[in-house]
Amino acid sequence: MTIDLLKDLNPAQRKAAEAISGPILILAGPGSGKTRVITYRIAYLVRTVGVNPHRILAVTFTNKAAREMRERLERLLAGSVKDMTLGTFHAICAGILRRDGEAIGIQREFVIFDADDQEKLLKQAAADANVDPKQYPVGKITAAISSAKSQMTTPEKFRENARNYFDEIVARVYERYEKMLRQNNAVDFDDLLLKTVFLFKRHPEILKRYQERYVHLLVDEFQDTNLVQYELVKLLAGRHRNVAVVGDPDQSIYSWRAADLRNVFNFERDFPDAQIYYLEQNYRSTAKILQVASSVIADNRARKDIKLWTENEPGDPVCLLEAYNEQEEAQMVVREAERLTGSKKYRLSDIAVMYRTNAQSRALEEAFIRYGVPYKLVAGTRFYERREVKDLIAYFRLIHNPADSVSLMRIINVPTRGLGEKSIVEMQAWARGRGLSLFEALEASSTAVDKPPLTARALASFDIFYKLIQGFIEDSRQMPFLEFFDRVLERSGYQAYLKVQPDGEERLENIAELRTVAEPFNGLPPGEALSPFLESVSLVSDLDNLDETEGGVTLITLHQAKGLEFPVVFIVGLEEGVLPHFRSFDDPAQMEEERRLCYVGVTRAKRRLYLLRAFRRSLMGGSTVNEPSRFLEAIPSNLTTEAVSPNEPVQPLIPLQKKLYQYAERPPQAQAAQVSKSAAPGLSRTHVRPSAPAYKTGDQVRHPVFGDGVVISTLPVKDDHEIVVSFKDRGLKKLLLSFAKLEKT
DNA sequence: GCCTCTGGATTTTTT
DNA sequence: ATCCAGAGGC
Repeated sequence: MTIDLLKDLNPAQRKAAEAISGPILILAGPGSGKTRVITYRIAYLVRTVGVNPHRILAVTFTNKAAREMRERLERLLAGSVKDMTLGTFHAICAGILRRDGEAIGIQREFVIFDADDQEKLLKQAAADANVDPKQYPVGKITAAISSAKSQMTTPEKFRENARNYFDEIVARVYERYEKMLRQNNAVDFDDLLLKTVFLFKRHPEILKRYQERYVHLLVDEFQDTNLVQYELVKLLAGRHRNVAVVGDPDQSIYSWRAADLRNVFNFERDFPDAQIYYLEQNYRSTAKILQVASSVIADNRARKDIKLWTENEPGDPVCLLEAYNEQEEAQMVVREAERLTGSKKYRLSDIAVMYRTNAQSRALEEAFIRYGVPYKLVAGTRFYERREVKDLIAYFRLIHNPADSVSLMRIINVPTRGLGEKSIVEMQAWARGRGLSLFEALEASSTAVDKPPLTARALASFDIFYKLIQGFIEDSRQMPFLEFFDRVLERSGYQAYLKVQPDGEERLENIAELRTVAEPFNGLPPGEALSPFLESVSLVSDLDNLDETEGGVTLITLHQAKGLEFPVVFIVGLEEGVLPHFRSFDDPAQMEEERRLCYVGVTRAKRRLYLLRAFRRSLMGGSTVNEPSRFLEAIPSNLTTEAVSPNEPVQPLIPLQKKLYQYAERPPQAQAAQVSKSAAPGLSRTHVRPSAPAYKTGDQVRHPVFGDGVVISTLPVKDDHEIVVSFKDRGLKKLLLSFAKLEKT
């Protein structure tokens, strides 16, 4: 069986999987079986070569990818992968720091600050450094610091290199911020990587242990690594040098998060003996879709010469559609989705709609709701960013790490305990004067002789809060985790507090959801569950929970769509200013990234691809007329059609006489909520529906945008009406009565 | 402490 | 158009 393990791979894939010694760069085009190669390579290492899984390190970019890979490997290797290190850079580094961070002064109980905590701390740091947030927005400073961290620039180095006054300001805040992180016993996301590199450089003996252990390294999505991550790879691979990196420069779309596709080009320089393998056969898309993709990306300069080819059938032409505005664009998508699923060839879950900006999802959602077609929105407010979830987690974090003043500040007056801004500031000042953390100050202030200058009432409140948390700390060591969870929720008063909130019910549901996340930790001995629980909630994202099997059309940003595939893909908003986004206009490098983004979208499609644009689009209040996207120009016209379907008449604006409303029995909101767990119930938008149409064929009408026209036909659509009007200047337009502001003339 | 008003911004967000 | 943060009033 060992020989045949790789029999499912094509020759190129097989070579890449079998080249197990020395540095390897695998350039893998979209749909070329990259994941397959990685998993088989690991399986081959373990089963055929006999490598102990303990000696393998595999890095993915998302937890989801890590989980999926683990599942595949478990199937392939029957469960011997437990000892393998498999996870994101961040998760792996968190583990290393937990184990060995004390060598550089990071205590074992450290917490991970997310973007939200980071912002709060930075605001405080800026205030402490006397920086006026009006003059120097905290956001800009945050970006500067994060970018500095991604390039391994320490506060000291940053100060040395400061070239203008803004840099000076940033340096000041950066120094202060770092100090505060240490005081809070916290690290931010960037630190997880940075501190690990620092640990390795400072303590070669620790690095050596990891170097010795990991005989084989694998890095997926290498094009999206940043300098720090690459540095980690180089350090860890320093001993055995068996490092395989897999990536595709054409799919690098995260440069704004400091991903540096130069890593791909530098790999050959840093590992001159690297072998390079190309995976160029595409198994995913039809030949036409693939050619469209190639034509879109061909104009970029920063490329590796990956030549995609396929044995798949040519397939249908790619549909290019122009709508009048984003509402019509959305309507076209919904109708076509209905048409495709009506023919039973596709299910709704086979279909995805992709867009550049989240704001574009709105018009789409409205159309899906209006037509009663189930959809699921990836995004919305992310679960772990919801206030109630963050609040409760703040309790747990404080219990776990009382030095975490950011968490303390978050909850000290939630629910209200009569501790306002003023009392807290006093207490902070008092703490600082004595070199105490806030929590220590709470403890000390009740017995101190020189108490902070506060009312007895405030002091009592602080004391009650202190005793509350102190009690929780003891509880956490004594009871099963879920019992502890419930106790915190109840005795903190948070549960009662939520109950009386306007949207309390929903918030409590989110808490219940968090509780299910806590369940798996219940089996651990008392006192040992809190830490792993917190770790698990710090490093997850919402995409991790995207359920691809559930019914409904997927609405997703192009960024989030990376790594996914769908039989049918609609990309909307192919207009100058939207895709490419106008913020990229003045930077050629960014423009190339927009092109890659478009390429990523196109290559998600297996069988059918639709590229839509709107003539006019409302943006930030106003309405603009956009040119078609430059990315459409490169597409050879023999690959495309402007008909909705090549086999049907070319009349995209005339209603397709189809049974469109098979889902429409229940109220639309209920359906949307049902299929889109992560879509907030903000979807309970109300729809004002007109009664019978006051229009019939032949009526003269006026439209605020289109001008004068005559009604051609009306068509009852659920509880709305679709009206086709022939306008003097604009020709035929199909309008929804509830949308169009028509008046009779 | 909670409510309301105003001004500013508004790409993408794997961790 | 809309969402959010911060300010100011009750």
